[in-house]
Amino acid sequence: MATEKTFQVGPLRVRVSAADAQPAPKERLSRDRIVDVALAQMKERGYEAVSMRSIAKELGTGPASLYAHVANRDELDSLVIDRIARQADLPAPDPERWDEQLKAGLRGLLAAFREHPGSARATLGMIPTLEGTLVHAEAMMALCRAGGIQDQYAAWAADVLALYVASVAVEEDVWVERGKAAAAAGRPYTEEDVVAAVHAHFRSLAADRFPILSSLADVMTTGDGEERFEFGITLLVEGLKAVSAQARAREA
Amino acid sequence: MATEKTFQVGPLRVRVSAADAQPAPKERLSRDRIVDVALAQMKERGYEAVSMRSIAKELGTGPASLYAHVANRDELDSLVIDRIARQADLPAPDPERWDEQLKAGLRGLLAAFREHPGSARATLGMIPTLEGTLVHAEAMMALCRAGGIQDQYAAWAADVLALYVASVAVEEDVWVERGKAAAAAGRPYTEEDVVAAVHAHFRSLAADRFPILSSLADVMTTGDGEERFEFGITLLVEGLKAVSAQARAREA
DNA sequence: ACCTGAACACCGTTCAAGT
DNA sequence: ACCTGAACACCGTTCAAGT
Repeated sequence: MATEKTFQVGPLRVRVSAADAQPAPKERLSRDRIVDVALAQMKERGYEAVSMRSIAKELGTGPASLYAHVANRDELDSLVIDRIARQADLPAPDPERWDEQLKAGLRGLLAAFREHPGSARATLGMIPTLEGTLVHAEAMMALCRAGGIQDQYAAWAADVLALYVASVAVEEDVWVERGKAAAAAGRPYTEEDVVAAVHAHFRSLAADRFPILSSLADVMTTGDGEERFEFGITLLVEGLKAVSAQARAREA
Repeated sequence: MATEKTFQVGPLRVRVSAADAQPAPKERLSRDRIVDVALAQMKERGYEAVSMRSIAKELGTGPASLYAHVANRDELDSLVIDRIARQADLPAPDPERWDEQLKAGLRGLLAAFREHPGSARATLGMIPTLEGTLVHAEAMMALCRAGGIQDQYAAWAADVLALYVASVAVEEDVWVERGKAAAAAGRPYTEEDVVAAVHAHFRSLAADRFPILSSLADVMTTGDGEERFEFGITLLVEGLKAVSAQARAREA
């Protein structure tokens, strides 16, 4: 099947089989190979650039072939997210510093999403049912429990925390995509450009209609993604402590 | 230009000009008319069903025509979101109950998103620059200030709060869309079906690998969207109070 | 300046046909 | 059972041509 040809490349003699040619080696397809390619493409080019077609092409076939191994794009996304969730490593709960550990887990999740830009889009609305996402949820719950958080609050908090991390990752990706589009169109679009433009816009607002925004342009545009993310997870974790303590006080 | 024809419909004589025919009356296009249609379609059929083509069709023209009034889909989305943001009515700050007012503002925003299912997708990554979104941001900031929150925290909190509301709305829409797809395929997909399935799945998990999730299946699946949303905004608002108080204590 | 039709370069998914 | 090519019903956007 694999027709072989021999080329003379400078001083080298190179033997090439048709299977080695451009599209891909012709191995058997499998769920895992499909997910491997999807994950690799997402890592390299972001969620937007990955499609049933782009995956199929890299596997040397057409998009229809994938449907023998994967129900649809939605299921494929779940499988990819599952792999990504496994990357956030999770600490053994220590009641002394459960809150810091919780935050570390969330940072790890954000880092895993960031490694595959845009992937977090697929987690919005996803109910954790696969291995990796379950492990993450279990770990978040374990940390909450180590902190003495009531079960019901821990369960809801695990959801809210994961949702917040995902939405931050999605927002970041929107900016990245906009940057790409701007770059392709030859427009300047560094982070500083955008921040400067927003700052100027806020300052230019009518002071009678927007007294706060116009006077606080500085504060509104202060802080990079990291600082804002830290603020967000701190709000949530401190809020969780407060709500939990309030409930405990009510019961006593 | 409008060629007229006269038809006999039963006992009635009907005069129809070409402009009145099926697609739409041929008024001049405008930004506002385009946004009107986009908003109406989103309200009726959700974000997924709205496209440059569907809007153009309702206006009796082709998609290319829209580009004379709107730069691209992104800009159109901004205009739509701006209109939606105006719907959340905002209270005059009362220092006695700023926190409740803040939550009410967030509930109003969620309600506005829900009236246009999926619209919240478009807000992820959007920087508020138009009227409606600015008014909302200004109001959120005013309430935080009434609560004695430091400017920097207020600014960051306004972002986090809006992001949380949007991400809840997006998640809900994912479920709605999945429900539609399931209904179209003839599968059952009520909320109870899904909750029951998830509950069963958690219960079935290996107790040694997932001791918490498997034993807390009840608690994990308790609470509807409303209850979970309330929990989320409470975490954020209580967290904001806590962080603000901590900073004040540090400075003293 | 505004509008248009046709085309470009994409999507996810289905389906009949092949092995 | 697995794979395939071709087609279906969509996208957003561009562009030359019309008024």
